[in-house]
Amino acid sequence: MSDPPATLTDMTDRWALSPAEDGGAEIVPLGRDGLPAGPVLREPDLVEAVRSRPDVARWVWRSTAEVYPRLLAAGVRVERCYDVEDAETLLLGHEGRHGEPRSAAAALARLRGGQVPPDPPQRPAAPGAQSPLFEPPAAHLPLEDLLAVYAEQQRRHERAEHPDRMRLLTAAESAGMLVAAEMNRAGLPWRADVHREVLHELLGERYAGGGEPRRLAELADEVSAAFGHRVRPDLPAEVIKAFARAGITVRSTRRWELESVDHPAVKPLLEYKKLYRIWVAHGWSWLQDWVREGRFRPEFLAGGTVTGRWVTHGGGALQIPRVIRRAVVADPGWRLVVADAAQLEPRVLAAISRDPGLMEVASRESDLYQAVSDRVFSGDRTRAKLAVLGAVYGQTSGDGLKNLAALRRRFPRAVAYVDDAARAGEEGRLVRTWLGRTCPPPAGRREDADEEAGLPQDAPAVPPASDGWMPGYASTDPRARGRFARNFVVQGSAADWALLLLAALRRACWDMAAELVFFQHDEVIVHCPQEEAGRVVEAIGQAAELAGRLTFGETPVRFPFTTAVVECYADAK
DNA sequence: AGTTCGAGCGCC
DNA sequence: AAAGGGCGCTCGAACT
Repeated sequence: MSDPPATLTDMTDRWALSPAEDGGAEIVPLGRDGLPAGPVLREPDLVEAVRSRPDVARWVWRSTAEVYPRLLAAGVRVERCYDVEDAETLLLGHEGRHGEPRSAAAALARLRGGQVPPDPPQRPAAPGAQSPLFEPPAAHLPLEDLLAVYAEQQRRHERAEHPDRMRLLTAAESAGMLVAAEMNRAGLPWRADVHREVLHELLGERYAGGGEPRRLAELADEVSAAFGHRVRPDLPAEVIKAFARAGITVRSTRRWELESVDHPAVKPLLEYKKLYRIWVAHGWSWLQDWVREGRFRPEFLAGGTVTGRWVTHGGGALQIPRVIRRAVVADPGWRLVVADAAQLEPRVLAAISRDPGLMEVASRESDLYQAVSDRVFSGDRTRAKLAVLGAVYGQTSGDGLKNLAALRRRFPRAVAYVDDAARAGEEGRLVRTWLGRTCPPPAGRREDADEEAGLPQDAPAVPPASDGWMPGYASTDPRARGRFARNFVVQGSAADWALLLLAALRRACWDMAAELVFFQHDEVIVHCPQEEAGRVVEAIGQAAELAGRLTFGETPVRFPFTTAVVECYADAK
């Protein structure tokens, strides 16, 4: 590719922008040092200020969510941006200061020594309603204040453990925010009529009054008949009691536990649970709530999780059941290019650990688990996959441990890499992805939190014995934290790579009609005219290799995609 | 009436 | 075969 590594972070043709309350903006060109290289201009119209400067390579602004939807609504795209508040979040994390307010106003107060304002409360996900595409306006931030925070952030990048990687991380996540805003606007092509067909096939007729559809009612009757009395299959407590009356002890009604139970109610019960799930989470009311004018419009949020994976708000966009994917259909004359990174996590582990054996295996485009099994497990691909995933997820029992030992003999550096991360997590030390995204320290480490909240000091902040079902990073159980940290370095570094992939793919599609419409961790969907599909496929392959080089440096590791050009998402696999 | 929580399961 | 990492979403039950 002609795209040299420097372009993602270089300092040329940068302008800063701060929206004014009247729809205008203050803007100023920046020099290579990041400082103003000219007078501040007061523009009456923010959109026109950007539209009339197509040569600006990067816009520095407080918040992409504040500015970019307005530009897109007016048909204006920008090449790159630098999102100051996103960078603040990443830099605070890297500095081990996760809990501190992340707003530009807070950053400014820290810089000037003023009172640091707390962050506004997170918007509660409005259930059943489309969340607004436009962020509620924050208090106006004068351009000179934005520039002061930006300049300080430049210095903080220099103090990072790997300044070049940290610069790449903030640049890449800003690019991700542009992609997310564009995907939010494009929406995923969705055929409501096909969706209804699928629902009818699976669930049968709907009855008036909003009760269960026919098939669910039948299955509920079968369950009751098998128990010999009325049992509502959607109430776990009732099901557990019914099994107890039949002389069978189950701890829960989870599928994997019921599967080993020998009772005539199990089969219809499991079928009920599967269909019930589709009915409540992706049924007719979902369609009503989330699909408009042939598009499903979830709100993608780049970097919404601790590991850097994206989240979505609305409609459970990252959990669309496979059967429902039949409703994702390209527009007439258009195609979906569905691309899935093959065995991404072990390839990432090879790249970050620099394990010679694993890099050699990952240097081929062919099935990585097969290659591992040929070397370690005499051709048993299933065992190889379990061993690798066990190493990444922190498996603690069962055959996985035996397989892990075999893996360790053959790929010692790779296993040592995740073992080291796990130990660091257990000991409460900071753990970072390859580019420098940093896992929060345990909750107990934030000593100042209680004082700020004014809690009585004699009350224990957290019951130490059991901390319920907290996520791993927040848990006070060292083993849970170890498992989290082990996974964090791999999953998070994969998320680093994915940001660079999206940025490269967006650039490659810049002059096409093709649109990125979906992204799910290691899978991307591009919606494009049929005649562009070949170019898009090519672009994905090149973007993947470029992302690998930019993220991890020169390694032999390849990042192949399995790509399908289809009219319907369900036909991709 | 509204909010929180646990259970369960969808995706990776 | 066994049940680990990250999420979002929905329900009913249990609370304020």
